[in-house]
Amino acid sequence: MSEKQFKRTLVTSALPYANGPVHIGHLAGVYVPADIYVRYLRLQGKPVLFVGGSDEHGVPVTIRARKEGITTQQVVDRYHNLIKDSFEQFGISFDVYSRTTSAVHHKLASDFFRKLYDDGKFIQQTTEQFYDEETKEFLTDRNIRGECPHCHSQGAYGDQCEKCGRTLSPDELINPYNAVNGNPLTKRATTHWYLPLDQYQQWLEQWILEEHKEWRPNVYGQCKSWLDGGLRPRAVTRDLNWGIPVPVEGAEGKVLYVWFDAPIGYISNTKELCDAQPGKFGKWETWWKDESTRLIHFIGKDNIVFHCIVFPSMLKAEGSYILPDNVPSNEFLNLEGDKISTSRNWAVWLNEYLDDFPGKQDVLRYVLTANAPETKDNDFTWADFQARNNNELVAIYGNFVNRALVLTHKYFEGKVPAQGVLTDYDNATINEFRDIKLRLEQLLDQFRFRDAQKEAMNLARIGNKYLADTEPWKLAKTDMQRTATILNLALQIAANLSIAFEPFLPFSSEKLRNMLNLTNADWNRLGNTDLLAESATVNEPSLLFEKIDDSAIQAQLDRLARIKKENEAAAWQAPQVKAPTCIEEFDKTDIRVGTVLECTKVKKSDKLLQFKIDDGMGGRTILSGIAQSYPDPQELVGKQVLFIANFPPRKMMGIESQGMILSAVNADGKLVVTTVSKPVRNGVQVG
RNA sequence: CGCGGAGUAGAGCAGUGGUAGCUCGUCAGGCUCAUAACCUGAAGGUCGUUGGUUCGAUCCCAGCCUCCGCAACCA
Repeated sequence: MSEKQFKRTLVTSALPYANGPVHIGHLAGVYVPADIYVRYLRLQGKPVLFVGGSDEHGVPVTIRARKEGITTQQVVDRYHNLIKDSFEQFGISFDVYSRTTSAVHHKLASDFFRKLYDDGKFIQQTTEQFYDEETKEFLTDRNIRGECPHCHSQGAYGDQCEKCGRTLSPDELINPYNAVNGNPLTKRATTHWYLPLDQYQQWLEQWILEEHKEWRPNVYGQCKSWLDGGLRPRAVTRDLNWGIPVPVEGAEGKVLYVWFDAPIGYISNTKELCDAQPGKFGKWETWWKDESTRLIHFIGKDNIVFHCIVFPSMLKAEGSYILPDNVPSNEFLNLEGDKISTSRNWAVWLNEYLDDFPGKQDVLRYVLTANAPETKDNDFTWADFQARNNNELVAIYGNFVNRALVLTHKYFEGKVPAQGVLTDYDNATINEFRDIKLRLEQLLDQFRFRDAQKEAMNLARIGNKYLADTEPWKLAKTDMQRTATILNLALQIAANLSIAFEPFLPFSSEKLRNMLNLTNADWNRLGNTDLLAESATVNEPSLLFEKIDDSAIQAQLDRLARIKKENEAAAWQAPQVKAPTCIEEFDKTDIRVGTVLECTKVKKSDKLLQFKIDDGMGGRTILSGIAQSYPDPQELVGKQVLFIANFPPRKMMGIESQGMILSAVNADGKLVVTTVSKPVRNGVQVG
């Protein structure tokens, strides 16, 4: 925590790239923690603004558009809308969610660049870069391929050879070509502007290494490593036709580098909101230029350098902006043991989740927070998702609420009974959660969302234990006054739960408040036992969470298994050609054609099929280990197949095989029997 | 050997220079108001590996191995 006194908080979450939907990795890394934090601050009544938006510039969207034969604008429109809708449904409570193709952003980013340009904050440099004469474009390192100068393998990338692992520069490649279309490349001079980060080195060292030692170890460590290595000027423009034009004479065909314009999007989106509703949100400058505003960036670990070094340097260069007070960055979330990948479709997509699990936003929010990668990469598994829902949300939280309400209806006609006289045990139980507000605040202020949520869940455990120990269903037979006290306290705990979980599980908290007839969550009363007035009515309980059964989980696992298989097939490459041979060698093998007369599974064998072949020479029996590729052997009957006729007989499972049927091994490992393209006479030779 | 983060019970994760913790799972018992839910107890770990500092290391230091990021459509 900073010592400074702040009057308001501006929270940003990394701008998702408008090149695909949002997945659980994005959510766990950035949007769920940011949303929890923002909801928490709002509950405390603190002024806060939560800013998000789509990042719509850069090369990948243009490549995607070309691949799909639509315009780049159509690509970003599609994904911006999809992402925006998903966030809304999922309850990510942005005050504004805009986009970097907005007019406001183009002007603001352009002005920002121009100010730095006019103030002489950039270095201008002309270099020779590879150019494709046909498509009239300069290429990024990664889109240039050629022969590796070290190991001479083909297809090395402009920045690295994957065969020998060496780092390269495009200039070293032999016969470089365009990775997208294979065109040969020439060199052309091009001019770009650079932000001289080295000039900010000393200032950054003081600002981060001395004044922000409280940043998370992964953030601090990464910054330190960059600073220790010495910063170098970084290009802020690119040769590209998609993006924000460089607002300088003679810079036609150049745009701002996506990493320069994207973080400015935080500012533009704030401006867009404030300009539209000045009465509600005030001036945008208050959020960005007033020292009493606390700026927090929520990001993933791959974004640390840009948010801690590059963007602050830009802001510092401009001169009138505040700097981030903290940059809580998470590590990565894996999916079922493999890293999440958009290109390999290895992800749980938010829009698909919302379709597959309607009304279960809070379940995913809970699981992603309970297993948030706050200190290291963590793993998301569907089994864990199901277990946390069934064993924690349903069994602990939902069940406790249900017990308290059912008992209240059973014994007190749905009215909150009188609290009466508290026993020592009651007071001991109350003491266990009296300071829950303080504990939650301490954890949330330190961005320890996983522990904070655990603290909230602990309250439900306290409630269950309280009911188990006091046994009101027994006392109801003898002592209604005591029963009243117990149920009053149980209901107060339920009311506390609705407040404690509000930042984490907003949908369920609202549902619970509706059951309890509470109008709003008052954070300041968290920990008290007078949230529900005596005689107030509570509604008939409905289930707060429902069990998720195995079939729903299995459907997700099946989907992932299918994707994995598709990926493996797509990654398949033809095996290396064997050592040279010659016609004489080949000629020794006698390959013939024969018709399958019978084809049956060999008993007690997993793999063997027994063939009866008409070989034009009186027939023969051949065994072939392809049963797992042909679950229905009958489909082969009547087909003409190729077989080797001069192998020595060989006994398998007690049956003699007189030859070998030729099969192709498919990419998925399945065997496919070879056949002829026109009918031929049985027994003819192949060669 | 580029740099940073990480490697802890069956699984997922906390944590600290002094007898190793949480949740789930497993096993046993209790309860029966409750969504076969709840409560109590137990078993289960040479804290990646090798060496060093220390009276004492899971923690500090050094080397090594593995995974991830910086770095390619990815938070």
